[in-house]
Amino acid sequence: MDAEAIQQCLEGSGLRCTPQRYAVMAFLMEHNRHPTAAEIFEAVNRVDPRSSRATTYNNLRDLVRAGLVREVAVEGRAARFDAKGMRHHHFICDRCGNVEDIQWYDVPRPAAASLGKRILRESELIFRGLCTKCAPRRAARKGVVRVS
Amino acid sequence: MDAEAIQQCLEGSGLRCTPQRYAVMAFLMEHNRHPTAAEIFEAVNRVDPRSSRATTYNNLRDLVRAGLVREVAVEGRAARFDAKGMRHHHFICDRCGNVEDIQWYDVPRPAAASLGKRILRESELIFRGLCTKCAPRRAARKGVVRVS
DNA sequence: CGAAGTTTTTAGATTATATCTAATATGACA
DNA sequence: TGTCATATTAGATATAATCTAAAAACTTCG
Repeated sequence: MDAEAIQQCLEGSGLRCTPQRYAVMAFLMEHNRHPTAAEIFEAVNRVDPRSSRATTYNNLRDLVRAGLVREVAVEGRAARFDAKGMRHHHFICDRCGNVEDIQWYDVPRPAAASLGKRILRESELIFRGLCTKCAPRRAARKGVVRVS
Repeated sequence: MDAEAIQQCLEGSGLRCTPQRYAVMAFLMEHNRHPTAAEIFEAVNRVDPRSSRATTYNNLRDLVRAGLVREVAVEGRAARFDAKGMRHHHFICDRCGNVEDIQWYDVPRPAAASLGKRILRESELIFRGLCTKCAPRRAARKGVVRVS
């Protein structure tokens, strides 16, 4: 990934391109594995420049606010983060909590009547089940059902 | 809501109908306002029988496992809970975090190729933006954009 | 019934995740 | 360079959820 591109991406959103912020953004753009804040913090700190935990969280919050990064809340687990590149949906594994990308396809908006006076910013389609790694160990077990 | 119906609903899913568990389920069925665990705990404890925090969480976990209740993770906030009645989608307010129901409509499944060997259990459509209460205070402000 | 096993509840401790604080450092720019 | 806004930091704090170990409530079955 091109360093200039990342810099422009940050500055184009009104964010100063500090070393710590750059490191977070670069990590997210280079890995599409939806890391947690703790994983990002750790990864960034394996190389210079170092970053504190607060800074990592601050920068993630700023990047999410700027619309460059998406936060995915997962029940009972730490949130995952995801550089917004190509549009995609998400698959969340019931067992390991990992978040994976599913190729984008268009989803119809709800009827105006059911939105009422709400202001719609975005819609998000989430699939749940067992990921490729977890499916083999669980597929035969009671309680896991294939669903249309 | 009929007490017998709730009892049957629990027992039909292999859960004993204890007073504390009943209270949690009854509260969720009577209010469709997607409370947090803390709100459920508080509500249940305003009347007898009392329930401890651990029991509230245990029962919520059991109800979710049994498929009677849905847990909705919200970024940066406590999870919300929702008795599964009629199928519906969710709208989550960016500002206040409240979760509201959106009338159900069918969403196409992803192509088999993009699911690969994953086992799909369910899919969930989430809308984000500003709820009816929050929209008026924010609609004119910078950063909030209507989107198709 | 009553013994024995199982499930549930409980208070409080603990863990996990995220945010806050206030002091310091950095960068922007007149 | 001086001034001001923004960013970073270590560590404290807050919040959400889970764990622990013991007691209580049920179930089963002799």
